[in-house]
Amino acid sequence: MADTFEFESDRAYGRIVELIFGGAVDPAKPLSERKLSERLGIGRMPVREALRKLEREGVVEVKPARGTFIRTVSADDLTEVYELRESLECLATRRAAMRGPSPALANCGARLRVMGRDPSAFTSREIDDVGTEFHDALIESAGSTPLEEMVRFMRMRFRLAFHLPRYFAHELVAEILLEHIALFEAIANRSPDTAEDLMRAHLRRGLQIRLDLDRSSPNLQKLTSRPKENIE
Amino acid sequence: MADTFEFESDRAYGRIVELIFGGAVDPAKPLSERKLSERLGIGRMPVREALRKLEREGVVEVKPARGTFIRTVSADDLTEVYELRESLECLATRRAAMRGPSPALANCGARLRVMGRDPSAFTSREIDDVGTEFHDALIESAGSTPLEEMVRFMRMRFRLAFHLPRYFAHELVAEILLEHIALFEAIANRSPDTAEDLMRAHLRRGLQIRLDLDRSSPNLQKLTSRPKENIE
DNA sequence: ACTGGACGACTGGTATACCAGTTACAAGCA
DNA sequence: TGCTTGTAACTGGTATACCAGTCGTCCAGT
Repeated sequence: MADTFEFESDRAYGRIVELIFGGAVDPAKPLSERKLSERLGIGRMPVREALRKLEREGVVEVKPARGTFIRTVSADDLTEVYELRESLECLATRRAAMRGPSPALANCGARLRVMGRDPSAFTSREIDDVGTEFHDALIESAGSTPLEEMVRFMRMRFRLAFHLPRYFAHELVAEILLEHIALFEAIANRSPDTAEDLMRAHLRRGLQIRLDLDRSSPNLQKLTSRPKENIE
Repeated sequence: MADTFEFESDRAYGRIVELIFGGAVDPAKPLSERKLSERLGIGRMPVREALRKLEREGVVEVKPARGTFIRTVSADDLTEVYELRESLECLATRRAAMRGPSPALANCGARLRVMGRDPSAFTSREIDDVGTEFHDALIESAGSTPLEEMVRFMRMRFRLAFHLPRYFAHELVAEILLEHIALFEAIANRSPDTAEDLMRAHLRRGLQIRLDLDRSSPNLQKLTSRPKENIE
């Protein structure tokens, strides 16, 4: 029962993430522990904890006596982060292909195949969700606790760089779906080299998409804006 | 002048790291914010901040109402951790070889060359110190902040896995020195492929050394213990 | 001797108050 | 007008006190 217990700081974290990525705050202006506290109706200490967590995740930068600033990412950073991602996730892919898919990955792969037969029958959201699940299951399939932990950290730490608006054009989503299916087949066939190459191409393509996106709308925060809460 | 300002929480962090990796605390027993605070003569809040930082670095695990536990790495994880290390440090090596050595790395390389001409003229410790510095400078030479941060996290989180007794037989240290020199030359020559291959071999050899060591003395933590401070 | 439950001494989580830096701005001087 | 300067309203950092969980221990009842 203690598992379901939730602390104020967790709630604060979720709310602040919504504010930042939901575009309800101006990224140029510093956040303030006290103002957030008042706005969210949560004590200052939990808010502070949440901000420290976001700081470690690279989302925010705390400057003592000056304020807490929302960080942005440069195109150079994006490229370097994706290089990092390539290094780790290709390793995971190779390992997964040598061991074969885990039950979760197999399940995911089956659903991808179904979707691949007629992508137009599914919404972008449905396809995208399975895609996310696929990436997670793949990491788990690698069967290396340290690697899994490392990837989790990377995703958290460079969250801003990985952040994408949830739904693209259906056409693009369908293409990505096909890439996932090809990847899955390579893993199921125990072809480490093929799988690794596919993953590398997949991720590089992802970087391009992300870079284009960054070029077209520098302030990425606005893209998913659902400012459902403004003042409380 | 504000740059040199140091907070209590920074001091607490340093001291706690010393305690944990210096072997002055029993890894099996939980740490306590209050006891650490009293022991270090630092307030509880800075100690708490430091522990949260260590938690995000994967060194420690906080269990509410139960305690703060030091995380360990199992011997089984060793191979996987080194695989991880290979993935990241080879990437760094490749990048460094493409960009050429940074001033710090060049300086380090020059000293390595001098030592390489007559290793017997130097102590194991001297050679080993420059070797450590070499690895650090190499990461910095890669010129990728995300990568550098990731490597730092990895070394911290799996510090126990990387942990080696400081001084081996001089003969072995001299061999490692030669590997470092070869690596440096490849980087200075801007030969990414050669450098990457050398690094891979270097790290795999390191894993073998570490595995042999683990076989001969399972409780590796004790090896560097210098419990210079116990109570304050 | 054994079991069950209450009590007390812990744990981390949070609230409040205060501290020391930083910054913006307005009043006063050149 | 333009620059200096001091003050007031911020900022995050820290101390202290108290809260609610957890868990060992010890005693009562079997």
